[in-house]
Formats: sequence, structure tokens, C-alpha cells
Amino acid sequence: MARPRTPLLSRERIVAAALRLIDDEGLDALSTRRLATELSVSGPSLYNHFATKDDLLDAVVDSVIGEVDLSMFGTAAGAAGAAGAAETGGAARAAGAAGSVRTAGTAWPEALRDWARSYRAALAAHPNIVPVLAQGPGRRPNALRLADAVFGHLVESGWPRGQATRIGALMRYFVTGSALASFAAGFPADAEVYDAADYPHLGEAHRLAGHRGTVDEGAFETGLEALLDGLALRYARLAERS
Amino acid sequence: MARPRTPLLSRERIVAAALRLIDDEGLDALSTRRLATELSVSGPSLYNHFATKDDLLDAVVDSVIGEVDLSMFGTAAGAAGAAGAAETGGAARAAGAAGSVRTAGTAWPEALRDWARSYRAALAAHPNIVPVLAQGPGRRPNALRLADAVFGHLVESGWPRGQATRIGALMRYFVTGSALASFAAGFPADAEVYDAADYPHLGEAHRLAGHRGTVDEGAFETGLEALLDGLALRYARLAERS
DNA sequence: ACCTGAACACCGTTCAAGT
DNA sequence: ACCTGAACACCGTTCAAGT
Repeated sequence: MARPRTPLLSRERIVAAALRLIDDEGLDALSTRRLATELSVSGPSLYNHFATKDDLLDAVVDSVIGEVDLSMFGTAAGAAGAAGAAETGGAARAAGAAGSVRTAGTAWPEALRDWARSYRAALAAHPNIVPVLAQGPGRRPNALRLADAVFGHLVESGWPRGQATRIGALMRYFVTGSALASFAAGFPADAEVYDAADYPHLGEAHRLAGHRGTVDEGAFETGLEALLDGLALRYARLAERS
Repeated sequence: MARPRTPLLSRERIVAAALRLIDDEGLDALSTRRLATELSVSGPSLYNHFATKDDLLDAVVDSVIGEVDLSMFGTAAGAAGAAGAAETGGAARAAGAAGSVRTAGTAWPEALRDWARSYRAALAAHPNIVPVLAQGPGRRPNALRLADAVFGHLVESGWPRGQATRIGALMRYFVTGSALASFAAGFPADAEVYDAADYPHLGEAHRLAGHRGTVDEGAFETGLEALLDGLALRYARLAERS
């Protein structure tokens, strides 16, 4: 058939199909040939829209990051978010929060908490792609926008720039780590694995996989609260010195 | 040549070569054929020692986990560790710590801190394999031993079992997240990436990659302290109620 | 501009054949 | 028991050819 008068593919359609394939069957199942088949097209066709498979993966990753809510960081994030309002639908909330948060430096723990939950939810919806995304923002616009919003808000809240960088980093460590893989599901449900002679305290570990959702959710919330409590202690010590 | 009178390969030699390849050139560079070439052997030879490539990867992962020090968790971990003493060389330290730590329930924050540092150091030495290892302990003996030691120590320190599970999970989230990829290196060193109109707060981000080591180390230590401080608050509230 | 089939240099894995 | 070469069904990517 060669070139049809209306294109069969678009970057958006390819990205959506790739994410679906990754979600359903894992990162290894994403091959250019398989993806092309899924799109009823021949393998090399994809190269009219992406230079390489890595390029395509980058676009998939950025589409996931784009789902993270940044509106709690106020004006700056709101303005940046408005550019992509049609995609994310976050502009209304951003506008609502703008102005009030911007001057309220003490609100950083709440902002960080809300953001971390949204961040985790976005990644946990697509766990198979987290290893790729955890490599850093690279040149992906949504990932850079996220880093900018977090760092900007922390600095405006009174955190020294060096500390703000570290907090951005450690929050990413925690969120990506929690979304990378289920803790509970990592323990085989087969009770015979946990020989009492070898692992005296893991007698109940085979039940973990069954409570997968609540265990991981509870661990995330516990860790998030602990992290924010610990950072609040640091913040208070910061104020004492000035 | 067919079968030589003394075997050319062993599981240990294969695992060591695979880890070296992964460290030097990344997870994608590990192909059975490439690895076989590295070992001066033909591709299918590996299948005399491992059933599949995933099996081989499992062994590589467990060898990395085996480098994590568990001696700070006292007797239980020491006894388990003694079984693999020749491999890890951790038996002496385990014996030294045993007995004193076992009854000292209040020592959990120090134990957790030392363990987290050793855990991170072991993973950070082999960052390219962290995505595989983060999938959970599975049936890998060293990974199960680690989970057993942490959980056992927390329970013996007075944490309720549910909380101990969550703490084990959230610590793994944080450590694997911090070892998965450098935060600093994720930001391109090219200053032109950070257009002030798009990312108003990232004007200095191109310098991050240059301070890679200190940024990531600082973020890890800050996060670890915050986490332990936050957990100590919880622990204190626990004591109040009983 | 956008799709196709053919081709190249790779994969993981199986299997019969050798010692 | 442990290695080999040949073979199968896959990969990512390039390229000339079609409209």
C-alpha cells in the first residue's frame, strides 16, 4: 500500500500503544516489531516517528511523568503547568492554589506530602517502566518541570539551595523505590520457601503477597510521614540559627 | 574439543564475569553469547550451568546482596551468616556483636543506620543491576537472609510485627531508590537544556553532574537521618501507650 | 511524507553430536 | 558430565522502492 493519504500512525498513538504493552506484559515485551504488529503496521514504520527505540521509551516515560500533579507548588508550577493544560487538566487546581501557597513558606510539608502521593500514584500505575524513568530527568520536559517545581518551592519556603537539592533527591529515591516493585509481592506465596532453620522470623512471609496493596500502601505512608517529620526537625533547627 | 578433562566453566566464574560485564557496559550488554565469548567458550555452554539467562541473573543478584553486612543485627543474623562465612567473611564481626545487641532493644536506630549504609554501598557498587534486584527477594537465599535479619531485629526491639514489616519495606524503598540511579547525574551537564523561561529554578542544574558523588551521598545521609528521626518519634509514641 | 519488504548483525535457547 | 556447531524463532535498524 505504501503511503496512505491519511497517516496510519502518530507519536501519540505509538506512545499509548507502547505504554499499554509495557503495562500488560512488561518492558521486555516491548519490541519494535511486536509494537508495530499491535498497531497493524510493519516494523520499520515506527522509524518515521521516532529515531530509535530509546527515543520512543523516552516519550513514554515523559507521558507518565506528565500525570504527576504539581499544582500544590503554587504560581511557578501553575504557570509552567498551564502550557500543558490540555494534556493534564491540572490548570484549574494550579490557578486555585496560586498566590496563597506562594507566600506561605510553612506549607512545604503539606505540598511535599501531596506531591509525593501523586508522584507515587502516577508511577505505581505503570510499575514496569519505573526502572527507565528512575534514570533521571534527562532532556524530558515534564521531568524537568517536576524538578523545577519541587526545587523552586523548597527554596521559596526558606530551605537553603543545597538542602533543597538534597530533599528533591531523597524524595525521588523514596518515591521511585516504592513504585519500582511491590515489597509484599517480592516474597513468594509458597510457604515452603521459608525454612525455619534458615529464616527463623519469616514464618508468616508467605502471606505477604496476599496483602500486597495494604502492605505497600502502609509502608509508603509510614515512610512518607517519617521522612516529613524528620525534615521538619531539620527545618526547625534551621530557623533557630537565623 | 568437546568435553575437557577439567571443566572450563563454573557457576562462580560465570557469575563473576557476568557482573563485570554488567558493571562495565550495562544490563543490556549482558547477552549469553557475549558472556560466553568473554569466557572463551561457545554460547550454549552456559546452559550446562544455568537453566536460563534469568537464572544466571538471579545468581548475580544474590552475590551482590551477599555483600551486605548483617552483623549489626546480632545473634540471629550472625548464626545465619555463619553458614556462608567463607563467602562473605562477615562471621567474625557477627560473633563480636552477638549477645550484646540481642538484648539491647534500643539499639535499633543505630543498627538500621549501619545496615542501610552497607546495603547502599553494596548496591551503589553495581548500580546497573539494581532494577533486577529491586524486584524482591524471590527465592534468593541472601536476600531472604537479609529480610529475616531486619524483621527479626525490629520485632526483638519492640516494634509490632506489622510495623516491622512496613519499616523493612520503606527502608528498602529508600535504599534501592538511592542506588538505582544517581540523582545528580540525571541532569544533563549541558547548560542550554535549562531554558529560564521553561525552568526558572534550574539555572544551576547543569553543575549537578559534576558534583555527583557529594550530592547523592548528602541526599542519602539526609534522608536516612530524617527517616530514622521520624521513626524514633513513632517508637516513642509506641512506648507511651504501653 | 510515510509506508513496505528485504537484508544485516544480532539475540535466547534447543538439540544432536562429540569425548 | 560438559563442550561444540547448526538451527529456530526472534531482535533493532537501515535502505531502496513505492505512492
